[in-house]
Amino acid sequence: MNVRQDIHNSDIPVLCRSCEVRHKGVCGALNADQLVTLSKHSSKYRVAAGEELVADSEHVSTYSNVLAGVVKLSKMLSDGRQQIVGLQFAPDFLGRPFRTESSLNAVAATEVSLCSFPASVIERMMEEVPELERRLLKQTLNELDEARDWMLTLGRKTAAEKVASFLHLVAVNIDPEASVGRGPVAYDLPLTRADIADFLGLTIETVSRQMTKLRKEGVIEIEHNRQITIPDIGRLGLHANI
Amino acid sequence: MNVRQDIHNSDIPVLCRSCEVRHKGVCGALNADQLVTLSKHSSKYRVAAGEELVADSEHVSTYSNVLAGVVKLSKMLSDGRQQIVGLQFAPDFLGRPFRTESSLNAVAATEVSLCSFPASVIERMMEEVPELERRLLKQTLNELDEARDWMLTLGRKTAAEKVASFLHLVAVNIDPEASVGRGPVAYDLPLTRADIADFLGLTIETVSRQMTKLRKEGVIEIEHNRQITIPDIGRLGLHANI
DNA sequence: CGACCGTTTGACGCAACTCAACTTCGGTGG
DNA sequence: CCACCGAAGTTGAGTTGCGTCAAACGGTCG
Repeated sequence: MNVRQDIHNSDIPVLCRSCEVRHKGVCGALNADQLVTLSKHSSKYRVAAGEELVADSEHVSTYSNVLAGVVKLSKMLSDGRQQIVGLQFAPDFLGRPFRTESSLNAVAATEVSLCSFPASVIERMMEEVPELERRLLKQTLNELDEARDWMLTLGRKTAAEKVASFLHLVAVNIDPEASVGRGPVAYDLPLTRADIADFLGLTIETVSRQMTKLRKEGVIEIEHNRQITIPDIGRLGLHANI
Repeated sequence: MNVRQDIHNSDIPVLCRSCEVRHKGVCGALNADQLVTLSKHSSKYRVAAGEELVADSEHVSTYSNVLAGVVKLSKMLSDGRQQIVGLQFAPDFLGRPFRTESSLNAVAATEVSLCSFPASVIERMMEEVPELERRLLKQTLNELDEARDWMLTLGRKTAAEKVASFLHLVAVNIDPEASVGRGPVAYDLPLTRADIADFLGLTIETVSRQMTKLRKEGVIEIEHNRQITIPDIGRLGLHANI
């Protein structure tokens, strides 16, 4: 059931046929021939939660698409204080064109499924396929919008609003349909309390207290620490001040 | 002395000949013919400090290059809390392709000189000139890097470090040479204390106290509230925890 | 001159941090 | 099977960095 029906499905590389994000990520810009070229140099693989994908200031020569799971992007000060500066969900593109040195750290927050390709191949195809470059520009602009939204959260929201904003953000990314409706949303938290704290610029204890507060107010339900149910996402939005 | 010597200077539009940023901003991607096309629809003008350039959720149909001065990009919560999410210096491009509705507010922080053109012209040229799209991608990637750097500042630095980081950021943007050397840097602050507070996620009073502290420690000198001298930018960097 | 704006300075309060104890849960091995 | 362990999370008590409120200062403009 994973195989999509395409007009020229037979031309589509085997690796790509069962790919859930083929039409969504940057690959959506490519035709069958271009997909063949790219897939020749691509490989899918899974990494466990906690694995480091890109080390800070490491030389990067491969890019990836996130097929499933969540990747956290973080920065650190010399004394160890850490800040998560972005979360990548499927079908996000992972990599920084025009710079071989990474300025941040990419770690799998959950088990992650990736499709990787050499940077050189993508860079060559960007020359040939303007639509590919355009997709990258669009994704980068979206990430910039998200980063700026989060700056407002980091700089101006209270701890309670920050935690609600985070739960809201994950809900919207895991279930894009949910954000519009008002029905219940349920998911497994992709991050530990420590990660959430690093994403929100708070401490573990403050995150824990605010989660408890939201639970007692009936805004969320929590089971086994990680399973979250949001009965009314609109109400959560109010607490997040969105 | 403003007129640059080019091989085909006579082909360069009059409007562009004296332009200080022509080779740096997105215009650097264009040849003489393309510059002529663009300049036919362009106009330079100045706006006073405090003028609004783009209102939040306003329909945007023109883009601009910043030729001189500083533009602040900000976001606001419904109750009035505000966060500046970016500063644009020359020769930055001002606008958000692929979206006609602005998600933020652009206000001149100082007197600003702009070169504006209709969005439709840029969008058409992006189709024809891949190098233009590439420049936009590069600028967007740089802005994303800066936004993420600032997220670390907002989420994890102390008030003292935040203020030092801000003074350092302005120094580097106003005098790009200065950042490498260790010599003194002097500039006029482009932002009021209120703006600085909104950029750092602090209050006016805290910004003022931290500036006073840096002054008393000899890290900076302040004259007439706005004129800043940094005797040793490396030392400022230490206080900023960079 | 007085009104006003941007800024500084001081006194005080509180939201979030720190430190510490405790609980829960999954895994592991005797 | 239970005992033990470490990792993750919760809860409480006390502290503190920054916010709030208030007053005063200096420059500018009508």
